Amino acid sequence: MGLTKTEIFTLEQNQISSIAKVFGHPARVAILQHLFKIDSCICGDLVDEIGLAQPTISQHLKELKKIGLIKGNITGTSICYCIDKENWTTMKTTLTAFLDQDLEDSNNCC
Amino acid sequence: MGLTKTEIFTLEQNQISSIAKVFGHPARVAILQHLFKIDSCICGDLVDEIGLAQPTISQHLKELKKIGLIKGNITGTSICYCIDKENWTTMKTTLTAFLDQDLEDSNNCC
DNA sequence: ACCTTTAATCGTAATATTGCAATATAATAA
DNA sequence: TTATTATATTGCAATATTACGATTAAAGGT
Repeated sequence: MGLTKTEIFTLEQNQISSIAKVFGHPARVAILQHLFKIDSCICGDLVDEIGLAQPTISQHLKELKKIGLIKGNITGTSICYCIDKENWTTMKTTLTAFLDQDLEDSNNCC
Repeated sequence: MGLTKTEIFTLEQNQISSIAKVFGHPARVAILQHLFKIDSCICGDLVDEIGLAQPTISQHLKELKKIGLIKGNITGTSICYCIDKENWTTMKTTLTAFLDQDLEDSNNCC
């Protein structure tokens, strides 16, 4: 096994978990925070900023790119990464809807 | 390897990723959604509701319990699970702060 | 006491993730 | 053309996750 049974879940459930999975590693959280902090985008400074090897950072960037949260621009030999604001907003809407479930009345028996 | 280097990240980054990791599986998302939907809590109906074996559901419940998002009450032979509203709110605050980073001005060069 | 029900735990197989060294690729500089 | 610089890819070892059958534990019912 080790394989998630995605087929038995709704599209929404799979979308939420896919997004959350990407946030499920501190390095990726750190990368996103850094990209937000440095207004203009930054490339391999991430390797220095975060204490992981270059291939590891590259791998994390790939996952962030795959889900569409960041995008990269080639500038000379380096690559300039930054947050994809539009997709970030869409993602936030999906995730917030999930997080705000508790707003709908509901009691608690425990 | 396969081991996350938590020590090089901030407490906040590790907290965010820990929460997100729990949401990173559709079964756990489904369980939480169901617990919200069914006002009063529900126990092993989750096994029927979601299409996974009982030990698997039990394992997912354990992770949700570990991070404090749900709690269980023993009622006879069955156990009644429900959302821990207080912890849910705290979690939401942490996660929302991360998701709302884009609100702080910031330009985009890509 | 004995069975039934419900849920947790154990053990294990299959797969995924993390991290990095080594290497490849691509663009610029000399 | 030959370096140099920056990033991606490959290959691999260590560990984690997912899933489930078998078993155990706990509570009630008969």
